[in-house]
Amino acid sequence: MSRRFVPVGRRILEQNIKARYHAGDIGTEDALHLFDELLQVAGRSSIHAINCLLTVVCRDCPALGVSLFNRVARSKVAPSSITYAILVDCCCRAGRLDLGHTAMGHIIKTGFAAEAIVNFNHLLKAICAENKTSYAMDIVLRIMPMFNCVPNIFSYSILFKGLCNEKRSQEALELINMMVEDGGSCRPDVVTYNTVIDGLLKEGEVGKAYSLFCEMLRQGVSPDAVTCSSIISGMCKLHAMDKAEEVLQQMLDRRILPNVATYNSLIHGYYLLGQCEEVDRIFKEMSRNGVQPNVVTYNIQMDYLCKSGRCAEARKIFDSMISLGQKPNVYTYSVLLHGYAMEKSFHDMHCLIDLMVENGIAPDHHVYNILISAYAKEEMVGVVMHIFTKMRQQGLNPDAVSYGAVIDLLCSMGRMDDAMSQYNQMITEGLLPGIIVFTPLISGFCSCGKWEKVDELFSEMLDRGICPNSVLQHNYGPPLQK
DNA sequence: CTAGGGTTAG
Repeated sequence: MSRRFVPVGRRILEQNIKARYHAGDIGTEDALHLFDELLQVAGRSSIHAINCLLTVVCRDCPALGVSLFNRVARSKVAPSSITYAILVDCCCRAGRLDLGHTAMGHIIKTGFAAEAIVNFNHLLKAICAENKTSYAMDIVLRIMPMFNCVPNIFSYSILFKGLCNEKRSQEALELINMMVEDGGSCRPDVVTYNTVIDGLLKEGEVGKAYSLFCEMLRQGVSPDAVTCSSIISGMCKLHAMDKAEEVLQQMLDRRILPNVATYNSLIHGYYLLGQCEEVDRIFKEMSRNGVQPNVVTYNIQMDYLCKSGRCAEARKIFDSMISLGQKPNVYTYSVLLHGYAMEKSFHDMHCLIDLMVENGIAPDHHVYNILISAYAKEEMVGVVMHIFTKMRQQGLNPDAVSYGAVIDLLCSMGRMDDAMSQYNQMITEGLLPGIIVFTPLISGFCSCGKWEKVDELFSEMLDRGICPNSVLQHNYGPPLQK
């Protein structure tokens, strides 16, 4: 293994790659060329440099990363555990969880399992992103220990974030308590507490969030700017601005510096209450503390303007964002798009979408849903269905909101058979219909007197744990007395 | 060379 036996040419190439990687100086194209060059002369010393190149390619084009890995596997260079970590990450980013699992199986066979925590963690993150946190939980609690791979604080944080995203913060809370009682090497840290406090607040469990915050202090874990921003955001959403300001004051007292996310929450909170003088005050405080507005700040401001019927002013902010040093993102476009939709400015909407595509930003679910509901309001079924098809062509599956808008439209036009086939389609796709789907369907069948369908849908709604709203109570009394 | 948290929208 002595360095002396590494041929000079290879060594120079490897050092060159590592240095350039560190300087952030390797693009995907360069990485591919360097990869070809290195693989021809590669030996056991080359794996570090290969990992650097794989990282670059993986970030930009995960599918290509997987094929490069296969070339490494066929060469005489043995992949390291880090190579496998990059591979699992590639598979997951490419949306190929199946390959991620295969890679993981390979890692276990190769005997890397014990040092493969990072690999498992990549996989856990991808599994949680598909809302399969129960499965991720099984991996952490049962499968990883089976391979002598001890889950670490990262594994738990990924799991907690997944649970919170699925509105299961209560379970995360129980697991935190288990971790504390266990007293082992894996204790909750500031990120763990932040994740679960935020999850509890988002589910409206303010009391439990506060208890956990106190528990965090008892355990000697100091809150940071993220902890405080989460709490402030929670208070703002409850319109409890005095409480939010109190937390801000406590932050300053504890010398925890508020950052742009903290101020954004406050700005959003005051806009929700229409208190523009307070917004101005926060902006001044922000700049006094040297915190620059970011793209989110401008999005919040534009959203307020659009919702107040002041799209033209929002557009001025949009047009000046680049010179303010902030590039509009997909949120920015949808905020403005929604504003135009409220004004029924269809021409502006289409120009904006063209601009967004031109600027390399792909329309997402929100963007399509804004379009769908705008045309649905105009009862333009043909256009709506066309957008639906186009959405699928772009590889985006319509979500419950998209279906809700389409079903609502079909029902309001009395096309109940079409509405039901959309409903069945959404069930087939594994989507959960909410009240926004059941309301138009039940009301629609009510108005054409198809009571057996009404009964059927009503029971199904109750089975799914959805409470009838006031519209349904008004249109359809009997089952409520059940 | 690989892994976790907070801000905005329909």
